[in-house]
Amino acid sequence: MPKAQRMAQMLTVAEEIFAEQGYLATSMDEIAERVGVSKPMLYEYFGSKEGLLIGCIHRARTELREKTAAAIAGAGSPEEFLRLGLRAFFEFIVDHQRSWALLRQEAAIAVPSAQEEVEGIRQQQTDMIGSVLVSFAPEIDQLEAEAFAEIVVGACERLAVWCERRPSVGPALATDYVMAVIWPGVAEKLRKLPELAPHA
Amino acid sequence: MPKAQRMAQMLTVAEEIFAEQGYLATSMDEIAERVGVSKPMLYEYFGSKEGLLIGCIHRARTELREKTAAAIAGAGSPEEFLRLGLRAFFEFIVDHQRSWALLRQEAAIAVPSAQEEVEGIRQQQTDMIGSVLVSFAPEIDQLEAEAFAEIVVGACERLAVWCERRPSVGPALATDYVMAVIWPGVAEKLRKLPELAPHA
DNA sequence: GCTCGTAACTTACTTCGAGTAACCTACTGC
DNA sequence: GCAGTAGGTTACTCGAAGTAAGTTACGAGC
Repeated sequence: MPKAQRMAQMLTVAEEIFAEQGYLATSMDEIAERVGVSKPMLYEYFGSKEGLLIGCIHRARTELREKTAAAIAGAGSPEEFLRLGLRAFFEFIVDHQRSWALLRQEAAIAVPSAQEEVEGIRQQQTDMIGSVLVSFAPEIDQLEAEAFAEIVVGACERLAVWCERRPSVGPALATDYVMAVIWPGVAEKLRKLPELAPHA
Repeated sequence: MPKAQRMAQMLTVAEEIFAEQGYLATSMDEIAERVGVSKPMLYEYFGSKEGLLIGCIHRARTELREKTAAAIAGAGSPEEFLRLGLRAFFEFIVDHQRSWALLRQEAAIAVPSAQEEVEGIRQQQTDMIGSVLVSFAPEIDQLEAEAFAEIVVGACERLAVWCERRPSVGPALATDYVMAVIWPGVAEKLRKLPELAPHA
């Protein structure tokens, strides 16, 4: 089997087993067996157990970025941007419940450099939100915009975990909940800014 | 040394080393050595490496609960409850940067049962927030109150991590940021409820 | 003031899994 | 038909979790 295809298969299997059992409880032998290949092949392609985990996270990250970018492409107002972005995030979560659990709960942790990879995902999200705020309100305090973005990302992550225990809450409702809490505060901030700096 | 005292010492050392190096990179021999005792003593008192980690988390959890409870004791309005609770949380974080890193970043974890312990901390927080909402607005939709609580807890956790990279943002400012984003939305919800259910 | 019981502790293992060295095999271009 | 290489394997090392069995310190009872 060609390398690229084999790597993709390894990532799929690893993501599944990591999500099932947790990172620590999973052995490389087990992954290798389920892939139908021997352990050194995993090391050939991913270097280490940690490398394999990072590969999983990286792939998920790429996918999430693409979906989010596509979702917000047509948005016109800050509210619409936020709503579409959040919606894309929650839809990604339900499609990838297992690997999301892995990313958010298992990986954040065990492995320092996997953590950086997870941070990278958050960075994408906060950058997106921060850029929306800044593009619609260039006068906003930089620090405050960052804090807002972090707050929204944190809220979504946590709510996504909660949604797993509440199957009745789908992406649409989750988005509504988050928007209901945060939008009035964000809107108020955006409204006040032009008063403070009327030019722009 | 008596058991209770030795256990406390072990927890302190373990928390420190776990936070420094991460859970995976820390060996029980290393902890034992730094405690000045042999490895089987750790197993005698905590059963496993995971058990030791859970012990650390549990202790931090207890402390956080006590501080939060004390902080919100005198609150009169929902806004005050939230503000004091959040403030207590952020103050706990800066006082315990190390163990917080452990809880949130390291322990968020690779270890399933440690995760339950971390979930327990969140449960405390969401319960607190949920009970505030319910006590001030008994008509609120149960599911929505839970979602609100999760959103607030998620926002705070994320912002706490961000604060570590922004030493200029102390507990007071962090609390302000979170309140600025979430309070208008929560207030709006509480205001609307009596219209929907005018008795209570 | 001796000894019995137990709490606190240690040494010396076993086991298991991450990571590696060295070797094999089949196909592709020439 | 042979060389080089991509894709693969077997069989190890090594480090760390966890354990069995034994040792020391010390207070209670006689």
